[in-house]
Amino acid sequence: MLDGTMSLAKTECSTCPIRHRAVCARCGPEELVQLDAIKSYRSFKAGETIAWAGESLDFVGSVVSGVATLSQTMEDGRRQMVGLLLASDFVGRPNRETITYDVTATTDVVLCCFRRKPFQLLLVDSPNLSERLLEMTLDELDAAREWMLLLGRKTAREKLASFLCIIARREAGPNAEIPHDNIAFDLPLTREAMADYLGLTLETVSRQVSGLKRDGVVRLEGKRRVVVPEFDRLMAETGDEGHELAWA
Amino acid sequence: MLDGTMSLAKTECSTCPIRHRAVCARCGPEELVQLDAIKSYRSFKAGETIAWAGESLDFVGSVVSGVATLSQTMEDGRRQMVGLLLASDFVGRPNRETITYDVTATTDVVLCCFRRKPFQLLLVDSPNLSERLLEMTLDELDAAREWMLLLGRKTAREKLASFLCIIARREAGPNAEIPHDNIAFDLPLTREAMADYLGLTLETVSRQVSGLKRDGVVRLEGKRRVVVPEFDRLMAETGDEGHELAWA
DNA sequence: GGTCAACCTTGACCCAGATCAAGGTCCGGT
DNA sequence: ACCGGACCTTGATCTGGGTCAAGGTTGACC
Repeated sequence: MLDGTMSLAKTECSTCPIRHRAVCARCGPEELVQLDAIKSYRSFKAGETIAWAGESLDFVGSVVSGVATLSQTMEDGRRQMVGLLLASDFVGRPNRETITYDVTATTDVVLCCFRRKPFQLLLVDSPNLSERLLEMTLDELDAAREWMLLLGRKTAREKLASFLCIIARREAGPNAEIPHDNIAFDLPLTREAMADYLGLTLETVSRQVSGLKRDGVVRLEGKRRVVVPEFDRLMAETGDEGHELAWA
Repeated sequence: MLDGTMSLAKTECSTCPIRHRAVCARCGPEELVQLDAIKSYRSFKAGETIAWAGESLDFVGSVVSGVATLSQTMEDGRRQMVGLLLASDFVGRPNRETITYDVTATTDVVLCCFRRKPFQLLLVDSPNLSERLLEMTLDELDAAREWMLLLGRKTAREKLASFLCIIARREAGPNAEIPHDNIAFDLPLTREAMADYLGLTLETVSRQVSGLKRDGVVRLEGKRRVVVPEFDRLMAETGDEGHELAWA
């Protein structure tokens, strides 16, 4: 892993697109200098595996661009995605040598990697860094719990609608925008990867996409591009209550 | 909430049963003094609701004894448990006023509560506290991801076996013991709560328990007490690979 | 020691989503 | 422009677990 395709370009933190959302969001200039000293960029092609479960990993890092996934596989091949990493999300676990999940690039991905050992030291005496990491971890835990409700209790159609909502919110509305109508975005996953996300088979995913299309909840332009004419309409299909207070 | 049943007893941290496993595990004497100043104990009866989702919560805390659950409910009543809190587990989220999930005591529970605001301040200048909280949060995230695999991909029988394994490990073998044979423990949940944990109906849970009993994987003494004659036998039913390396 | 309520079990039947199978579409390479 | 492979769709059928229904157990409280 981590050979061949890595790009060695070094970018200024000050011009970094995820500067204000990633682990480093609240670091001051001095801390950025320290991070800069232990960072390097690595690029991965769509479909490439970034790390295998059980492998030892000497870095942690942030997704600068693209989409990566975390997933688990059972011996007989059943697969469940357990993390969807978009720009600014954090990869790896400090104080742990080996990674527990397969990490895969589903689009071309650029990672900003920090050498793990020195990063752990920085974490200890940079509260700006550790506080942000705690906050991001708590957010991920909340997301995981929403995901558990989806996996345990939602119908296939609700699962699809929920997934589209999540993607629409993070991909479309440029930055934490109020979701408007006529949102358009590209699905960052194949039908099979969506199935792994949702705990379904790829056939069921395909049927549900067709169903939502047939009922006018979404339009498709090609296989991957989705247009949502009325966001509320899509939200109503998710099974989530009250059309979500947080979007007024 | 939080009235009537609360006990006001104050216990010495030095004799606290969860002293070395909870958020405060790595705090020194000075930090304990500070925590002590903002703590109070609260007791809840089995079945009591500790907090409702959406409610504002002015404390965070640790489970001292007993079992509590976090769960989400959809408008039509479908319910999914998203957290199972045993002794030493942490409740609440610093820097967030409202709780996102229903918190319920499933057995009698004692909580060691810290007033939220001062706890947040302590977190900032006590790395021993914040590092431990980060570590616990990362552990919970890992647990949530295992749980996602269970919900998304395991069969009903595998779900039951996995649940029994989790409980056996945390309830029985006193402290992080190697699981031996003839483990016995009490289920801390009703069949209905188990169903909410596993994304099943209570009837299916009941049938699967009967199935495991019929096949000699477990014995029941009454409805709640479980005896596992061979731990490996139970593990083999979980669907998890390699009978788990970590238990040699 | 009888009653009631909470909890659990089991059976019969049904259905959402899995499985099996057969194409269709799109795109990159020659 | 054709070919091959990756990806997607749709149909037919099957089945694990849900739903509905009818008791059984247990234990707290008169």
